[in-house]
Amino acid sequence: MSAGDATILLVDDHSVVREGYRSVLEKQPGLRVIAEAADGTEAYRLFKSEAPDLVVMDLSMPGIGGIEAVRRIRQWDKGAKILVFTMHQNAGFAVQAIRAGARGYVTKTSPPETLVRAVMDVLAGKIAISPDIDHELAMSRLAGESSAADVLTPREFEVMRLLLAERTTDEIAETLHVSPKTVANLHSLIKDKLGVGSDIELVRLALRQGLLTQVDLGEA
Amino acid sequence: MSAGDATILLVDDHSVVREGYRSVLEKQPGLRVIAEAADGTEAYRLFKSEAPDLVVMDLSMPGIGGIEAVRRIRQWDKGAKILVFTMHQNAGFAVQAIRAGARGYVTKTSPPETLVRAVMDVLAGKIAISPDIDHELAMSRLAGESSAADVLTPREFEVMRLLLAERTTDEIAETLHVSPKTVANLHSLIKDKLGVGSDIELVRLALRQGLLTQVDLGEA
DNA sequence: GCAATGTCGTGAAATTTTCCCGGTGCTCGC
DNA sequence: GCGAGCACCGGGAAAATTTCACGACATTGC
Repeated sequence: MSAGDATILLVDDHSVVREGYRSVLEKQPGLRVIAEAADGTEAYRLFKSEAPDLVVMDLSMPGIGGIEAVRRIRQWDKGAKILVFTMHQNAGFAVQAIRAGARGYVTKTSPPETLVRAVMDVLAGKIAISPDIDHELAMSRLAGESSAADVLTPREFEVMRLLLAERTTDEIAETLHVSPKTVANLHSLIKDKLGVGSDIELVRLALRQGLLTQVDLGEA
Repeated sequence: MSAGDATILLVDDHSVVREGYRSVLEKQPGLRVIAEAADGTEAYRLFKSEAPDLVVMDLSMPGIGGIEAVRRIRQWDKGAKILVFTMHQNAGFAVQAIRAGARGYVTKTSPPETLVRAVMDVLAGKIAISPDIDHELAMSRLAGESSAADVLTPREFEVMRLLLAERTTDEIAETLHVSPKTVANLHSLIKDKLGVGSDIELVRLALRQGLLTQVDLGEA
């Protein structure tokens, strides 16, 4: 490996998965993995100290998640090249990641070649999206499913968040310093705007759009 | 590698992850990965043709999931040794996996040594549960959280399934050939038995207990 | 037999959801 | 400045739902 190798920081909370990245990427000449992180905070710290050419980052991680880590790193270095590599084959997550500043989004179901190709593309300054996500994005556009984050006002979004966080209407009213009646009205309005008929559908929509991850659901 | 090596079948829908397994396991003398599968169906087929000493299996996969794959393999070979290796740090999944016939349950957050250790233990005929899951199981016992599958009658469970499947009360009444009123009653009774106050909590409980996986929630 | 339990349904009360309304305050364009 | 539009707050009343109490029936186990 020459001094001109591109340096990479791997971020994933599963050590065995990092091992897989490393194995795939290091077979590729010109790439060198110089550090690994197991969560968002560590990733941010290592990015600052190691200044890698590229970050390959998972999304679902304990503590601050991948999206937030992307945001922080980009805030620190506007030019940071971050490739999100995740299991979520889901347009919602991809949109969030790209908006947060990621330069690529590849799903873990993709063959190794796709990952390598995406790494090269991002290093070359291009945006890399894996074909399955391209398709998901196209579909979600066609289906015209309203994105909760877009159609909802900040207040509505906040109420939805609390609703999904398993709070009762009264608790939410309390924390927001408004009457329970207002919360109930908002609740109803949210479902209307999102086009869902029940709370169950609401949760599922939130899950689909990546507003809620399975791990948020309180493990024990 | 001698002819006496233990043979292993890897099952995971993420190729990069399989690469990681392989890298970790093959560093260990006495182990040999002889096949890989990307979904449950393929796993079953390869188990029959390759007859590996051990299967290392992920749970969340397209098509028939890991739990069902475990069940089928064990049905075909009562002595099959299957180690579940998954991201779900969740007592509910572990209980399901073990009941389906898995001989071990290790989370992907575990360090590589834990995986290797578990592989050895299962090969030696022991049951291997990673420490974090041990703890989860203990906690869920202590919390006395009612397991939906246990406290609900078959009928109630069925209604819950349909409820979570995004069906309206009326649709469910239709498919079950009972009055909508009965479904509403059951719905109420289910929430009562499970000790949840809202549908949102119900969905979250189901998610926690692995009755519903994120992928069930309809990607796009 | 008979007690226990699951299943299905009714009816009526209690609660919640929904819809419509008015009022405030803000920003934007003219 | 000034109206238009929108986010935001909440009241009132109708509509829908949830909940609770109750009865009936079949099945199971002792």
